[in-house]
Amino acid sequence: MLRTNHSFLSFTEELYNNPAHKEAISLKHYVKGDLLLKQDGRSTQVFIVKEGIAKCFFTEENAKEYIVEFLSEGEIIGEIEVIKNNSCLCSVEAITPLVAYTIKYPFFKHLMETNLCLNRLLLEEMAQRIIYTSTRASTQQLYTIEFGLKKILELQARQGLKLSKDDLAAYMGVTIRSLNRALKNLNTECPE
Amino acid sequence: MLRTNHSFLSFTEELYNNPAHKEAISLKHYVKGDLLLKQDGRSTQVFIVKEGIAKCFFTEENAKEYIVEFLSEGEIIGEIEVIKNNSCLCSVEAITPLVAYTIKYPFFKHLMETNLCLNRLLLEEMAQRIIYTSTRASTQQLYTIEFGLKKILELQARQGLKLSKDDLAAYMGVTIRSLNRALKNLNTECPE
DNA sequence: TTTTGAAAAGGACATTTGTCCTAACCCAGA
DNA sequence: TCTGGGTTAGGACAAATGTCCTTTTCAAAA
Repeated sequence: MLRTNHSFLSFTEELYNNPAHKEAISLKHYVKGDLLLKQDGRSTQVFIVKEGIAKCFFTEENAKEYIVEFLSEGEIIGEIEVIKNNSCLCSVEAITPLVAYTIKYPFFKHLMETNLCLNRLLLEEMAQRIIYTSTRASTQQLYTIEFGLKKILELQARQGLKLSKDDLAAYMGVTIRSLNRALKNLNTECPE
Repeated sequence: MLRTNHSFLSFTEELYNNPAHKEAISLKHYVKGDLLLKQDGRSTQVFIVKEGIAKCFFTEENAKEYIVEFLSEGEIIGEIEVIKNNSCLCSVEAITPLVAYTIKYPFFKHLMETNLCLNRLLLEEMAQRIIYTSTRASTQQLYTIEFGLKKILELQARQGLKLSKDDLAAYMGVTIRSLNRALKNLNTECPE
């Protein structure tokens, strides 16, 4: 649930350290709550997270929020938009202080057209996201909340990820009330 | 819900028509029910659909089935597996008679390492799948079955896609019973 | 320490969805 | 045409989830 990609981070840092790209790549700092992308907005850059965590989420017409994933070191943000030349699919918000490299569209497009190494990194990253997203859609649809919650709590503990209850519920696509219920059930079943 | 990609099909046909690639690319025919990929199995080729429709689905441990998408002309199958060097994420089954180009792994890998045009096509295709899959996960989680069903029926009509009730239910990630109920509700609400 | 207001948790009820089983339907073969 | 078997639809009840509102908790300010 907390995704990272260290190869992509190394690749980006090498680019950043090359003075030839000073114009196109920079390192920016964000505070918790800052929006990197706004759903339906237009972006002019892609981000690669250096430190911190961002959540990537949809806001549906009924005002409900659905969190697609949590992105951390080395994860790219805004690649879909530049590849498809679309406005933003979803919003991305820092949920911790966050440091990210930003790459301006023209340079990123240039790299996509010439750099096989970047292409490879993108393909691997996107393949991973498809695996992750489709697997999660399937299990979320086909199992109970409680079952899903147990899995998520294990993962969360293993990754040392701290989430607000609101975010946890939005990640599971359920209401806070249902989350509380499932939490209580888990505790009475396996009290420790 | 019925995905196609005509640029990818053209690209593949050009490769196929080049005699230099006779060994690596072939055209194969399948009948309804044939499995192109089997979940957790190993594949040695990627497929590009020339004609017909395949469904791409997970079988969960509780034996329930979840259909991720329906693939038609120009859609690639098995690209995740070759990119990540993984066993199959899900099963892919022809639901109509189907004709597909198959490309052997070594040649496809070679293309990925050398051909920017293929890379571009793959990036666009995978971006589209991420858009599609994550959007659907969100709406499926956050709206009622009936709302989802209405949208799907409209789409289905527009695309002229014929689905069995079983497949429709598996696509929505619900039981047949719930699907029948939603269907009946829609009819009583807007009888025509 | 006490008060108070906001946030979090939980009770009660309604709605949705799933499970299980029976009823209706539909056709191939007698 | 009638019959039997299998497939599809739907009834009845149970479980899961959402909505709405009250209670509890907690911490900041008095």
